[in-house]
Amino acid sequence: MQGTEYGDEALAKSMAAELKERLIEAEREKRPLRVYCGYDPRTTDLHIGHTVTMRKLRQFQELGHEVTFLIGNYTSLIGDPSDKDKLRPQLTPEEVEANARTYAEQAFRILDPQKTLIRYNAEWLSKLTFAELIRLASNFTLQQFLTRENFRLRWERGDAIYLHETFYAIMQGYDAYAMRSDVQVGGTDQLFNIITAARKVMTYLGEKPNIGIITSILPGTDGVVKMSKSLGNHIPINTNAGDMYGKVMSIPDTAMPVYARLVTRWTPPEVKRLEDGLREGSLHPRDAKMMLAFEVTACFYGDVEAQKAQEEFIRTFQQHDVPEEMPEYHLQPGQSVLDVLLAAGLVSSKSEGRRLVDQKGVRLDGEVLSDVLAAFPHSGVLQVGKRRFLRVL
RNA sequence: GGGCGGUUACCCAAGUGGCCAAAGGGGGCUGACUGUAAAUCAGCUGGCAGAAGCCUUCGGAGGUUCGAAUCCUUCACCGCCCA
Repeated sequence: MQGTEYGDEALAKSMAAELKERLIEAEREKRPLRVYCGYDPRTTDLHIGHTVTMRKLRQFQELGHEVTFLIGNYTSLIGDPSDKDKLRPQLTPEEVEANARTYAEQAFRILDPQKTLIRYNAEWLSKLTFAELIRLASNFTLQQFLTRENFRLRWERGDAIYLHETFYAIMQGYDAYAMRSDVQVGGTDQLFNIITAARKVMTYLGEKPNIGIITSILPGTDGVVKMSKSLGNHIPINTNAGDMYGKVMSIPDTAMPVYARLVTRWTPPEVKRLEDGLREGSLHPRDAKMMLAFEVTACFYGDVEAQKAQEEFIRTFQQHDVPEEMPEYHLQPGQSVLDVLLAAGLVSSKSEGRRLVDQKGVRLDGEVLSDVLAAFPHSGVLQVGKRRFLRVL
C-alpha cells in the first residue's frame, strides 16, 4: 500500500480489511479482481502525475488481476469539479475524442498492453435515461456535496455551482457499477467520488460496493502544488529522456521523498534508505536526486536512454560544457546577432533579443556577446541563457 | 423580469480625462550565488527603432474631446440582490 493516502486511519483500515476479504472471495470463485481507474481526456498529454495510479494498476496486473483503463470521454463533457475550486470549462465531444486517442499509447509505458482493457464510459453513460438519472440522484443530498471542500468554498464565496457539476460523482459511481468493479484506484481528490458516490450507487443498484485504493497526489516541479499541465509544473510522458531527466532534477530537495514513493519502482525499504541517507547526510542530495531522475527517466525511456540523459546533464549543467546534440542553424550572409536569434526562434521578438543581450544572456563559444546589431562574429555554439543551445554553421 | 456592480497585459489586481505601455503581486526570463535545484539578491517582462520617438493594447463597436483605460451610447459576457 505504498503511496496511499486516506487521510483517515479508520477508512484506511476498513478498506484494507475489505480488500483482503474480497481477495479471498475472488480466490474462492476463481476469478481475478476487476480493477479500474478512470482518466479524464482533458488534454492531449498525460504527465507523470497520472502514472501514480497507473503504477497501482500495474501492480494489480502483475498479481493477475483484470485491469481496465477507463477513458472518461463522457464525464469529460462536464469536467470533474473535484480538484478545482472553480467551474471547469466543458469540452466539446470533438476535443474529448481527439484527446482520448493519444491516451492509451502513453499509458502503455506503464501498463502491460496485453493485460489492459481499454473502455470508454460513454458506452454506458450515454444510454442512461432521465428516469434512471433521477433514481440515481435520489441517493444523494445537496448537503453531501456542500460539505465537500471544493463546493463549500465556492458556496461561501457566493460563486456559481452549476447543477450539472453534481452529476460528475454520480456518473463516476455508475461507471463503477457498469463495470462491476471490485477495486477503484484514484487520487485523494477522488475520495468522495470513489468512496461515497461509487459505493452508494453500487449498493443501491444491488452490487457489492467497490474498494477504493486512494493514492497520494504527486506535486509538480515546484514541489508543492499538484502536478498539472495548466499550472505549467508538469513533467509530460511524451517528451524525451533528456527533458524528463532535467525536469526531475529541477524539483526542490524537499520533494524527493514523495517522488521516490510515487513515481519510481523502488520498494519501501529502498525509499527508506534514500530518506535516511539524506537525513543523516551520508547521501549527497545532488546524488540522490540524480538517482531519482535516472530511475524516473528509465521507467519511461529505458536504462540506455536514461544513461545518455544523465551523461548529457552532467556535461551541460555540472561541467558547464555544451551538449553533444543541439539544433543547427546555417548562417546567412549579412546577418546580425539579433537576426540569428530571431531567425532561429530563440527569441520571439527583436526587443526580447535586445534584452537578453543586455542582460549578458547570450554567448558564442563561451564569450558574452554585447552588440546585438554587430554582424554575427563567426560560426560556433550560440548559447542563450542556461539551457538553450544552437550550433551556428 | 427589475435594481446594482463588474470585464485592465500570461494570471490576480490598482488606476475615474493628459504626468498611462498603464501601480502592486504572482508567474516567466536574465545575471549573481549554488549541488542542477530550492532559498536569497539584482535586473528585465507589448512591438518597431534604440537618441529622441513612433505604433498597438485596458471586453466588442460607435461617439464626445485638442487629448480617453478613464466620460456618453450600444452590444456581448459575468456576478450580486430583489421577483
